[in-house]
Amino acid sequence: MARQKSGKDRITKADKTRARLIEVATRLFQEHGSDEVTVRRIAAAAKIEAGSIYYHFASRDQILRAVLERGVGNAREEVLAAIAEAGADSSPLVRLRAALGAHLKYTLHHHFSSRLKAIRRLPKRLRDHHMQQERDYAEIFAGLLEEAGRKGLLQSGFDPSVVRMLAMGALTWVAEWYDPEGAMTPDDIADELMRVLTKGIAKS
Amino acid sequence: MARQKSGKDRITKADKTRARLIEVATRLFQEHGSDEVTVRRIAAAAKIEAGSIYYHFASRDQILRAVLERGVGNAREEVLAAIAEAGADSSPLVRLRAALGAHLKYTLHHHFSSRLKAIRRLPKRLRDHHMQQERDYAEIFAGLLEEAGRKGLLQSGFDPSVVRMLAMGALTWVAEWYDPEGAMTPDDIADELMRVLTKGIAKS
DNA sequence: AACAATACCGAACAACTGTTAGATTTTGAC
DNA sequence: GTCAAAATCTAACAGTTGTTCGGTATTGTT
Repeated sequence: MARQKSGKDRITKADKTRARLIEVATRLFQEHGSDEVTVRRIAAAAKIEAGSIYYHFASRDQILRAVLERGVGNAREEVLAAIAEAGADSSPLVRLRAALGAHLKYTLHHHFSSRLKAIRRLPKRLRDHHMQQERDYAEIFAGLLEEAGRKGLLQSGFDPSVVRMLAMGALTWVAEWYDPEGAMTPDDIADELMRVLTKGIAKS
Repeated sequence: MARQKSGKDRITKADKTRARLIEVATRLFQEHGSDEVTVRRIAAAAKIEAGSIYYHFASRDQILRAVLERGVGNAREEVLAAIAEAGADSSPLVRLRAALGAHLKYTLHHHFSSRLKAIRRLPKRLRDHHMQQERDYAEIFAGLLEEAGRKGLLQSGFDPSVVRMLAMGALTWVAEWYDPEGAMTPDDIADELMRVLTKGIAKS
């Protein structure tokens, strides 16, 4: 049984409350804009008083930081899991499809895009750390593209990093128009993107 | 000499200040996040007192509305101009390239994406109108794709509306990673997108 | 020059924000 | 049960927000 926290051994009550705070803050962050999430709203949703939050976090920014950190971390895990599931011996393009699909699912399910966008508006000191985390995340996709290139699966004459950013941008923006009750599933969309990405849409 | 305003005939002083307010509000909207744009900041930038704003606008939301309206309108104009410049007899794909390029340039130059994003957070009554405007805007690109399909320039078996949204999403997201001092120009990026979009990146 | 409509000022408002600090309760070890 | 530590409450703070309103300056018309 793995223990939490580094210093102490037990799972204190504070640990639980802290976790609950991050949880509800994440939910509020998803449902409303990042700006409408006030400490008082977070406190109310966590059934606690506003002032008590400062026993767990030094400032509001620290809460945002924790939320973002957990977000990028979880997305990364799910994407890596999807890649692993596709098998290390599968084609890099198959794994890329799996990775993009996992990324899209996470984005849609957790309204993650709004969180990514919020990064730009963070105080500079918090921003740098998350930009780095984001770069690491993007590196997963870049790696797959690169591998595909090395194995001679790709055409030449295009900029892989630009293609990667265009593709991830396309998926990130899906959250803005996706209709959960529509006909398309996240996997359908990922398939469509992968199809365009590999074969294009023009004839001959 | 064309007159402004519907009711009266003259260009009053109020018309000028109103225009100036929208102008500076737009600029502030670009430079900072949409949230940090307070009525007092807008007023200060327009060299006016905060209270005086309410002689021209009923509320802060109305200012946002005016800014957004002008934004979508201008983007639409520039995209249509780019299409016209390509020539009505040119290939739909050439015109699509021109349209995407114009869209990207406008997005980057006016930080238009943050404005698009802001739409989602508007009060419902204001939002509907702009969502409609946005749909009309997207229709331009959908039309070009459709025309290309009719002329037999495209493969079959893909969903044009999904492809359009993916492509526009990719461009919209460019604002999040674009480096003005980098090597790539907006036209380079538009070319790259168009290349992927038509030919894909996979071999054979 | 006089007058009324127009445009703006300036101070106040209530509501909200993040944050602090002392009092109070809850918890867990003995 | 006792008692200190941990966790939460309560009330207030200083600042900012959007907005209102009575007064004042500016404007254009006669």
